[in-house]
Amino acid sequence: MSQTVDRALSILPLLAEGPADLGQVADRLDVHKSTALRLLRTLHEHGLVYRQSDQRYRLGARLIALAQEAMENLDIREIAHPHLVRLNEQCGHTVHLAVYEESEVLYIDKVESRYPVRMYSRIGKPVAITVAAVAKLLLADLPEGERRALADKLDYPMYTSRSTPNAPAFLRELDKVREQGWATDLGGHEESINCVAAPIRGADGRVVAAMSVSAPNVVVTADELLTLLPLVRRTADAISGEYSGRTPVKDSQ
Amino acid sequence: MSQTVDRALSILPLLAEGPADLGQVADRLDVHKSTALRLLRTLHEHGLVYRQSDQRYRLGARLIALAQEAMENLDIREIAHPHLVRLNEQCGHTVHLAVYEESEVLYIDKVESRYPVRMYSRIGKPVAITVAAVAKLLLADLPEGERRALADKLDYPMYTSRSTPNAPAFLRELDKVREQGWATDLGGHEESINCVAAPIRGADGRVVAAMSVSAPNVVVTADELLTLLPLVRRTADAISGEYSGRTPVKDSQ
DNA sequence: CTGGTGTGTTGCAGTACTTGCAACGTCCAT
DNA sequence: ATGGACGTTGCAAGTACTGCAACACACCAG
Repeated sequence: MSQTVDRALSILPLLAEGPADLGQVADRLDVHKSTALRLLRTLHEHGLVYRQSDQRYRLGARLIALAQEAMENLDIREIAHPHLVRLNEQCGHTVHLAVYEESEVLYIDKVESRYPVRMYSRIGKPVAITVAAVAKLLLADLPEGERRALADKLDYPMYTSRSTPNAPAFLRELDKVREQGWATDLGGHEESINCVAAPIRGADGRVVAAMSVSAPNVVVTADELLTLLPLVRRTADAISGEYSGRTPVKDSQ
Repeated sequence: MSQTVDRALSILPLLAEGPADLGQVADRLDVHKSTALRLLRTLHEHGLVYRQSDQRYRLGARLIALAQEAMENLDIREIAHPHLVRLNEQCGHTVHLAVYEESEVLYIDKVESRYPVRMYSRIGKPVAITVAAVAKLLLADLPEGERRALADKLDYPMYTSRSTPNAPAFLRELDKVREQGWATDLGGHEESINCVAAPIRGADGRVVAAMSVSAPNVVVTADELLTLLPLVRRTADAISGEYSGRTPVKDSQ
C-alpha cells in the first residue's frame, strides 16, 4: 500500500539470507543505489539493520529484542508454559507449543527432552507445515475455504516416505484430525521421530494453539508414545480451560 | 531520513508495549488515522504486525522468524555454542553469551543451570548494562570517546546497594576490567546472584562478545564462583581462537 | 605517482507518492 | 431511533521521495 515502506520492509527478508552490501540491496529492490542507501539508513536508525565492520549490512539486534517482546505479548504462551513444564516432568520428552498465523505455523515455546538424545527445532522457526502434528491441528480448524486455498498453495516436500504427498491427501488428513480431535506425525518429518499432539481451544471453541510431545524411536516406539495421548489431551484441555476462563483484559503494558 | 518509513517503523516498538487499535497508533504517531491505517496495512502485508480478532494490532509472527534468522547469521553464536554447553557440563551453572551493538548489550545465547534454582533472563533481552559483568567487558573495549559518551548517556538504576551508582564510578570500573581482562558482577543486579565473565576476541584483538557464568548465593558463594575464573577464561580463549582462526564462509544453509 | 575501477555519499529538480480531509459504513450503547 | 466511536475509501494538494549526475574515497595495477 505504501511504496516506500514496502520497499524498506522488503530489505529485511533479503538480509535474513545473509549480509549484503549497498549495491546488492539496490539490485534486488530494483531501485537506485541512493534510494537503497536512504532506506537502509532509516532501518539502521531504528536498529533493525546493523552495519558490520566490512560495511555490509545485516539484520540488527533490535529485531531480536522486538521479537522477544512480541512473544511475551502472546497470552497463550504465558498461560501454557507451566503446563508444558509439568508435562515434560511427567514424560521426559520434548514438548512444543505452536500457533498459526498468516499461512504459517510456528513454535512459540519448547521444553527440552530430558533424555540425552535431543531433537532439532527452535522457537520462532516455521514448522514443516504439511507433516507436523501441531500444524495439522491448527489447519484443520480453519474455515473450509481458507483451508482449501492454503492446501493448494503449499509445497509438499517428501522429507521421508511417510510425508504427506499432496493437497488431496493433506485435506483428507485434516478432516480425520478434526474429527478425532488429536493428531500424530509418525516419521513424516524425520524418519525416526514421532509426535503426538492435541489442540488448545479458546472460549468459542476455535483452536488457538496446539501442543505436542515428540520422541525419537530409539527412546520409545510409536505405540508407546501413543499411550501418552490421554495425558497430552488432559494437559491441552487444562490450558484451554485456563485460557478461556477469564477474559484476558491485557490493557497496555 | 525517510519520513514514511520512519513513521512505519516507529509503530513496532509502540506495539511491543502491547496491542493497540488504529486510533491509538495514529495518536502516538501524531498523524491522521487514514495515514496510520495505510502504514499498518503495509506492515501487515509483510507479516510484521498481526490483526487480532478484536481488530487491534499486535506484533506479528514473521518478526519472530526474522529475529531467528538474524541470530543464526551471527557467526560467534554458532562457534561459541558447543563451548558454552561443555562449560555448563563442567560447572553446572547458567552460562550466557552477549554482544554489544548500537549502545545496547544483549544476550544471544544461554545454557540453563543444571541446579534446580534458575535465574531469570532471556535470549534477546537487553542486559542491565551498568552492572552486568558481560556488559563491562564489552563496553570497556570501546574507543575512549565512545565509551565516555555512552557512560554519560546511561541511567544508573540502583538495583541493589552494590549497583554501579554513576558514570565516573562506571568508567573507573571499566578501566579496571579492561586492565585485568575479566569482570564480575557481585550482587549488583540481584542481591543474591553473582557472575564471572571473560571476553571473546576477534583476530584483531577487539572484543566481539563476552561470556559469563552466573550462580545464586544459595548454590555457591562468590568466592567459590571466582575459582571458576580460569575455566571461564580458557573457554573464552578457545572460542576466540576458533573465531579468529578461519574466515567463516557462511553461505546460507 | 598516476590512472583506473569499485565502492558509498550528497545536492538537486521533477514528479510520483504520501498526506489529511471529508464523507460513508458499521457497530454498539444509550 | 439516535448518537457516538471506530474503521474505511476517494480525492485534491503538495510534500517528500526518486533517480540522476557529480563527488569522495579506497584499492589496485601499471
